[in-house]
Amino acid sequence: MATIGDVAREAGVSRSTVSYALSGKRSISRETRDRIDEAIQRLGFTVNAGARALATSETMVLGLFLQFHDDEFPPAMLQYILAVSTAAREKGYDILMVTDADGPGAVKRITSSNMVDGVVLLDVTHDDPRLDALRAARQPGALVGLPRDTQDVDVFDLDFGEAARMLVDHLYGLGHRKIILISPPRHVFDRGGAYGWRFRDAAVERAARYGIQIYPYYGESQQPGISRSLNAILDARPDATGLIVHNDASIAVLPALLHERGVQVPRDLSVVSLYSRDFGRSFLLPYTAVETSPDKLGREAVQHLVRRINDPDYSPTVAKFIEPELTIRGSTA
Amino acid sequence: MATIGDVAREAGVSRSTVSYALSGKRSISRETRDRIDEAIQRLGFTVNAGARALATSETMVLGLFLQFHDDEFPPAMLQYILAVSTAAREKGYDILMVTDADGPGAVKRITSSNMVDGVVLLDVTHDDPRLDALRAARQPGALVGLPRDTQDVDVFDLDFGEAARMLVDHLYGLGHRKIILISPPRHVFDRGGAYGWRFRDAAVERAARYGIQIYPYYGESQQPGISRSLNAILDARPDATGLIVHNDASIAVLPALLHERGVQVPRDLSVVSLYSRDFGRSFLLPYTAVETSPDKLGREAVQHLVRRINDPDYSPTVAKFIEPELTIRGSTA
DNA sequence: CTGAAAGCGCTTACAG
DNA sequence: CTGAAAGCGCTTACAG
Repeated sequence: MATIGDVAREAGVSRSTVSYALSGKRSISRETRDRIDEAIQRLGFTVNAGARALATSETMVLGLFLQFHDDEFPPAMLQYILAVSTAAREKGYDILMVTDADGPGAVKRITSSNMVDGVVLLDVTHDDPRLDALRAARQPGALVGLPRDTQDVDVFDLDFGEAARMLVDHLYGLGHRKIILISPPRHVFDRGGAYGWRFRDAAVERAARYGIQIYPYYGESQQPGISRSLNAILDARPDATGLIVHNDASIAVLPALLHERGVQVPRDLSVVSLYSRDFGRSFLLPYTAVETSPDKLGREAVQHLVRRINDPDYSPTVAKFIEPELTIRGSTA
Repeated sequence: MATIGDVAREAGVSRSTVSYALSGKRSISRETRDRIDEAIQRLGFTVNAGARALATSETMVLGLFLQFHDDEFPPAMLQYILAVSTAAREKGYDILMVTDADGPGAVKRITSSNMVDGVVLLDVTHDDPRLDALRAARQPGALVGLPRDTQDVDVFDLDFGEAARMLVDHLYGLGHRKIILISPPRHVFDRGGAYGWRFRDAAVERAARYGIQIYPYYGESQQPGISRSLNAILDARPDATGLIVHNDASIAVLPALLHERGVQVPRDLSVVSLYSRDFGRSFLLPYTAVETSPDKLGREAVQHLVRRINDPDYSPTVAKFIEPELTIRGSTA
């Protein structure tokens, strides 16, 4: 392992000069720089990240904390992981991915040992126990998902309320007066997944305002429950002409299920949903839907986090809700 | 930030004594230890991981390198990530997850800057360009997936050849003489995903030995191609009585597709496959299948890697093939 | 434009 | 059983 001292000796300069040549933080004569560059090449030198981190108090690593729930739909989770990782690299950060079952403990362990410069919390719930650990940390954090108490944290999430209103408006505008809503599974609500009720409550309220019927149900997360419950719901509401699906696992099976029931979209039923473009593509979902934009969300969270790492008080904390965008795919009439 | 020096002062001892109290590497008197513990509590001290890493040359971090291909089935990928992460934590390591598009560059960047003690490469292909970078690194690595050249690397993978033979034997033993085989998509083969042909070639060879017919096809990775190609294949081989599916995306849609075709399993068709128990559960797959055991694979890779980190020559490099286990689920007759 | 020195927060021989 | 000191590989005021 060549060190900066080896390079200095090889180039016949001091270690500080090599360091400054590396960082560009002061001007170096042409010849000196050339000699240093050559020495670096010859020795195959790379800065030791740990030593640099110790000297600068910057690790250039972000902690990405996530938890796997059985009712989580893996493709969606992976999209967020990739989005955060990609955005981080663009800003020069690497990702320490932490999947410990003990969420708060992991946050404390990683932050207090100074392994990261900042923290991204995925899948934040209403009363997320990781938040106290995050608030106690000296590193800033960005949350994906909305907690009850947003004090002292930066929050990023889709505007689920607005998304619900958009979809209800869309169906209402087309003349639908009886609409089924499939929400995430009940245990998502139980565990505090606020996106569930934020969407549902907004949809119900909007429908009430229009004086139209909306029938909210919980979906399931695993087969055969998914199909069984969807069939039961459709059987129970034959009069509904519109269907809003806010449930990844359900929407993924819906095309096959409707086909099997002989239901034609949009002739027999108008269907709208909520998913990312990638998700829709890989499951070939033909429905008019609000984009969930995991890449945009991940990128915004990381960019904001990086700004706050570099300047802790560059702004008051934010709760940023990504504006939903409706993509029309002709599944409504 | 309390440092070890603060703790030492607070406890009235030297820094080395605090360090030894932390590591337990020499005996400390009862009272001294108590005073140190109290001081640590009072100050909320945690060892700075970077400083420790610099002093010990051990980061206690493993690099996990993965690449997202469009034809990858996300649930399977996530299972490997989780398995590696969990196994690493059990051994006291954290995970630096690297998803750079430039695989070899990322391996070089992370290893040469000494950010990790070891490397896990996921989804290794036949001529994986990351291998040269790994061999040039001073850290040991463990591969998941089989490359052409296994020199100087530890390889972990399912024994796909044996899995194929097991499944052919199983069908042959039940009297099947015409068998369809659905392999991974063609671009998996193109990109060097050896598991594709290792399985297929072994199956074909075994069938030839028995003098029975096997019809190998590529599957697709995205809808509607998946269903369309499956239907075309089944239409083309009405005489086949057995079906082997070595393709995650295809097996996930198979139950619905067969149902739609009015095919009863195993009455009309015997079906066997290859997937993990978790995978089968979340998609409710009722097929007799070989377990792919991502958790076992991830755990073995990590355990071996950790051993090699601690003793680079504790054994020659290994290519370890997890023995396939057949789980009978009654989808054959 | 460049160097000598201190310091980041630890660990670990060396000494007693 | 404990301490003083050197060293891990960098960065960055301070000085010239």
